[in-house]
Amino acid sequence: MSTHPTGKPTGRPRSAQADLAILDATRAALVALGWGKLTMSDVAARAGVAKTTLYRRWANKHDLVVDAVAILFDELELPDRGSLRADVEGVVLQFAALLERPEAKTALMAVVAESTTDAALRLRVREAVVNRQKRLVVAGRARAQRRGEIPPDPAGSDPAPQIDLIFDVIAGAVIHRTLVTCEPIDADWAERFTAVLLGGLTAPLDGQNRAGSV
Amino acid sequence: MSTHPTGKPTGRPRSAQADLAILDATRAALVALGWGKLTMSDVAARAGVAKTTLYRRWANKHDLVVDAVAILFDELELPDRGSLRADVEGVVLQFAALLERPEAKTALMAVVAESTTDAALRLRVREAVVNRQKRLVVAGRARAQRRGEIPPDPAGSDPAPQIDLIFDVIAGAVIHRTLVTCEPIDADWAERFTAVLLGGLTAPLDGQNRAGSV
Amino acid sequence: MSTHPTGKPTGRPRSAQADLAILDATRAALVALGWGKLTMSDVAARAGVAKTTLYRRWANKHDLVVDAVAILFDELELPDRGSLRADVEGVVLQFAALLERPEAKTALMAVVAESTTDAALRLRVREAVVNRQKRLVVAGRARAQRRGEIPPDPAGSDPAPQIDLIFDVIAGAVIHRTLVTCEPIDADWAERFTAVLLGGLTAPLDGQNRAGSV
Amino acid sequence: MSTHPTGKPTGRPRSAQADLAILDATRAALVALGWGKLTMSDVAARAGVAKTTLYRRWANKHDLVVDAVAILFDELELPDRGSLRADVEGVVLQFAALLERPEAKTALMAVVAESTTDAALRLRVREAVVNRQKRLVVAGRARAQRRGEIPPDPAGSDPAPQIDLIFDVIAGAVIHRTLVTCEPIDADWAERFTAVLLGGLTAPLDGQNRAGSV
DNA sequence: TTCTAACCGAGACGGTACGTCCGGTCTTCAA
DNA sequence: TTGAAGACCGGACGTACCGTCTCGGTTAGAA
Repeated sequence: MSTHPTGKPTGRPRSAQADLAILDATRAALVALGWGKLTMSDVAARAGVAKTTLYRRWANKHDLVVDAVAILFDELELPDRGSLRADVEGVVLQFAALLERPEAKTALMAVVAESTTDAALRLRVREAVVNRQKRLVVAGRARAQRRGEIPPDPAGSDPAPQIDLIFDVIAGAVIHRTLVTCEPIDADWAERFTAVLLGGLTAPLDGQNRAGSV
Repeated sequence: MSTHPTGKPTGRPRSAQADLAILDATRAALVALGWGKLTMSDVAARAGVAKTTLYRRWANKHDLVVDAVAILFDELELPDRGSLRADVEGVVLQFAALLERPEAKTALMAVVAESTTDAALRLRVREAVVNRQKRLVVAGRARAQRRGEIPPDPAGSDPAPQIDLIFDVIAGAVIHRTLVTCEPIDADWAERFTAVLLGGLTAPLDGQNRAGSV
Repeated sequence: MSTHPTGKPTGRPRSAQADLAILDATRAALVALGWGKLTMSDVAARAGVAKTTLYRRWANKHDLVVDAVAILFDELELPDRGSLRADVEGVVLQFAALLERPEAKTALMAVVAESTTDAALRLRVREAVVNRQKRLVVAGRARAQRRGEIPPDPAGSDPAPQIDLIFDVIAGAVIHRTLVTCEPIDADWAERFTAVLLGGLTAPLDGQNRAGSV
Repeated sequence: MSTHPTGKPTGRPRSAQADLAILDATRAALVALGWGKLTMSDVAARAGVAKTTLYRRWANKHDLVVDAVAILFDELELPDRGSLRADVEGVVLQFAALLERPEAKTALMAVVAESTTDAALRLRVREAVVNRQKRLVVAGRARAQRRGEIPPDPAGSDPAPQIDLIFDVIAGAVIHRTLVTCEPIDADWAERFTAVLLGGLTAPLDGQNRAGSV
């Protein structure tokens, strides 16, 4: 988030328009140049703004980019498609579509890469981007439990670790497929992935298990 | 791989010693500085080599780092632990241990990030790092089929898509957990992940399923 | 001269202090290192300035050095010593003393050398260094004419060619002696040179002609 | 001069053809590129020779260029034109024509410039280029004395200083005019220069003095 | 004829300076 | 106080050249 001044505001107020213009310009620059070629001067020029204005709001390139792309990830949602299997397939395809967008893919990997050696950035990425999406797992899981598709949480147990695990499996698989293996995710892949996630490797991969309703 | 000249060799041949010194120096610099602070000059100095000698072999930082870390990933292996479950847990922990090494984690993410906007690098990463590790999935799967833990491939079907899928799930989950969520992977996590992978979400998470022998 | 921006000034103005520090540092570096070993980085370091700041003002080493040494040549002056002969001897010795200074000799020859293949630099050298010194010839000649030592300009004639000629003879002889032949210029040489200049080769080189008043 | 091995020659002798090809290539490169852009690799390529072959003969760029251009200056000669005045004008025009050749002008200034901070080179330039041309002054002076145009040397006096002086005046004026002032030398300038050299400044510049036979 | 030392072309090598670029800060003026 | 403009410091970039070196291979003259 941009660093707004604390204390009582005096003098000329900051332009909210500038904030939006900068974030838009950042996304545009990410699309056009990718992370490596993106420069603060370029973003400022695209936004019709001085570099000073950027640095008054964000401490550095990484923070700016995190904010610029975080909003993209908040677009993800989990409409009720009637079954856990359909819900998972839906969110996988949604997430994959998001990662096809160049500003999302390049920015996500760039900030993750940088965060491996920058603890503050790591925290920021988790707060602004990663952990917020666990809501999808939480919602889908609750819905499936209501439907009776998966067993309810045992009394007294903490569901958080399991939620984290499922999140890592889904998000990890999608990210790895799209950004590391670099193959597209289509309906077929989503279907096969969901089959494994729900039924496991040891289950026979028959038509019933793969495409049928649970 | 470093760009060696083609055609018949004439003139002084390149020093193989320099190649090794450079790759070693690159890994050392990654450990000491991380990706962001690593500079070609520094690598050259550590290797006792001129900058020219680096650029004669690798066009830029990314290409160099891919080669320098690729060998780390080849260290992964799949000892026979008696069951598919144990084999998966073993490779997960091995992979996680590798990703704890600073030169591996920072380099992997950096090249993946850059590869989102650099097709040539993308290809290079896949060849030198990613695809080579599918051998682990192939081996583990064949072993499990011999043991009867998973059904054999149906006649006439192509196992490649399924291998790719499993690879994306395992590698993706481990990478996401360690580098995106940024939580450590311990024996417990490996156990729980393996349970999901083998049995699926819909299976009851009882003691038998979780820790028992298959 | 340093390349100052035209148009209406906006943004932070250039530091005049930096200009001076750079020119001083350049002269110091010339003394310490000579032309060949002088580097832009070194000059920047001596001036306590970033390299960018140098290149913002001067496009290259040669332009910078021209400005740095031009001021040295403006130190030359022509005090009235009572006779044309004494005036010439005086300016010769002054010029010779200047060319003994390492920053002057090495810089002068270097920029002249470069100017043989660089028209822009050639123009710059002439404006900033060479042509400015013709004032000495103009002044000395006028003074001698007032004294009646040399005939006045014929009516309607242009004195410029003759001034140029005398300038080339005096400056050329001093430069050639000090920098090409590489012999020192002492009072005796100045006396003998002046005798030739004023009386010509065909005049008998007797004591009267050599040292006496005209 | 190229550094030929001393001691008894054994093994394959050096190619004399290579020597000539290198010197020719050096002059060609000087014409095409000037001193600043001339590189040893380029010279080697032009000569169809390896860099090693250059460095086996000359220790560095400057030494090579001195040898390459020294021969040009030996082309100067002093045909008897019947009078001291005509002889001087002739040699001035000859020298000026030589300095119009780009390889001569750029090389001369470059080696002189470098010699201001390199004693060994300074010596070499004097031997190979500068002092050799004093023969012209010696010859012209003797001829003029035989003709009775200038007084003979007083018995017991050393003519060397006067020869040096005249040489500095003539060569200096021509070099300064062509390379520093950067104006062409034509017949008119040569005539006016000779008038000053022979008659001095104090002589009235009448037609008789200027253009008449002595 | 065979040996052999010195030659040759090619090109990699260590080293160093170049001129450019960018990140992030500061300084000016105007709103 | 904000904002636009742009100069500032610091430092890495990738290139170019110098002069050295190490290859494989050639070429006289000596044995």
